[in-house]
Amino acid sequence: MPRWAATSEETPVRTVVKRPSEAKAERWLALFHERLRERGLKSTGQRDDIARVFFETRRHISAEELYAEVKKINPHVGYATIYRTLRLLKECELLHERHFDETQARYEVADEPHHDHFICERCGKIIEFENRDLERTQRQVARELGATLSRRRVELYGLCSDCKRSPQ
Amino acid sequence: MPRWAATSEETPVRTVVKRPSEAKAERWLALFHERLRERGLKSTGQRDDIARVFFETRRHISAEELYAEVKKINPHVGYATIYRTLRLLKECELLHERHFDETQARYEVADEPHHDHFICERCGKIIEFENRDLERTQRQVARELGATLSRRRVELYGLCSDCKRSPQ
DNA sequence: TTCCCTGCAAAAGTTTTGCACTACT
DNA sequence: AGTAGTGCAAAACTTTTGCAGGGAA
Repeated sequence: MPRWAATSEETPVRTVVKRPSEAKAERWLALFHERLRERGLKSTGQRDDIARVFFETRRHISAEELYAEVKKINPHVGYATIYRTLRLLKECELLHERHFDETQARYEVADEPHHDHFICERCGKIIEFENRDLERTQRQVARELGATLSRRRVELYGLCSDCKRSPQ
Repeated sequence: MPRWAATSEETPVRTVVKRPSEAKAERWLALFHERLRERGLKSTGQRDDIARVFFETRRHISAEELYAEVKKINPHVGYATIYRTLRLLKECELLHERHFDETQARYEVADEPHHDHFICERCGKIIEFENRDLERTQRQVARELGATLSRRRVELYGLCSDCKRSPQ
């Protein structure tokens, strides 16, 4: 058996589950202000409210959910502003838009580094993970296709460990 | 240099570009009839027209595009029937629904084996490919997460080889 | 003061549904 | 004949846009 083939037992765990970043909302907000200024755009109360809720959220939020959350702290805000601010955050490269299996989009903080998603089909939980092997293989695929890779998306669907354990 | 590191030159190409399957539309249609019969549902002219166009299509078609194509051979058909038939084909496991970067869904024949997609950001071309390494790594990730994998989705975005070559 | 931004409402785009009628089996 | 399927139109749902008024720089 060649030496490299023995690695399946020695290989350390390569999949790192991403923890939601703690209490950095204010830093992201500052970054948002900076990007707005660079573009000659304005900071406003509504944009701050929306962006703060978005940055504080620990999950992949939909526009509808974001609207509901923002309404709690600023009942005056409209849907249009939610969507316009989401688009703005995307243009400022602070937000990623995702289309999992649904019609509606979900949004997450454009936190580096790149990561992928595992979506539990029973409880709906979304686990973010990083795996270098996966990324390396993807680059290899692009190379073999003669293509240039600019971004990639991996979504795994199945039963998470909690749902596997619990009966039914 | 350790021996395993030399594999980058020896490794055979692992990425196989999937060719659209030729002239199997009638076989798929027969399969559709069979699944309908099993479920006590009816075969109709509209369902056949829609399914035939869908099975003959070599690309990832949207409901809108499918509607336009079907209209050409059967101008009487309605949007509702398009969507109802798409849902039916999905329930019969003959169709996969995809949400690439858009709001609207695209549909493809549920052809085995599993394959993934490269989407060219300039010309919009969608290349289907298979890569065993990628699949193996994905199963490994699920194992490390303690999860059961039921399905997976990989989408790579970038410039295809044609667009890389052509100027502008 | 100058634009940019906001809310509202309406529109646009995608998908689903109610209902009376049609047509498979 | 009985039941599932169809077309149309309307509704539902998500996202975008026009416009008149409001507010940040």
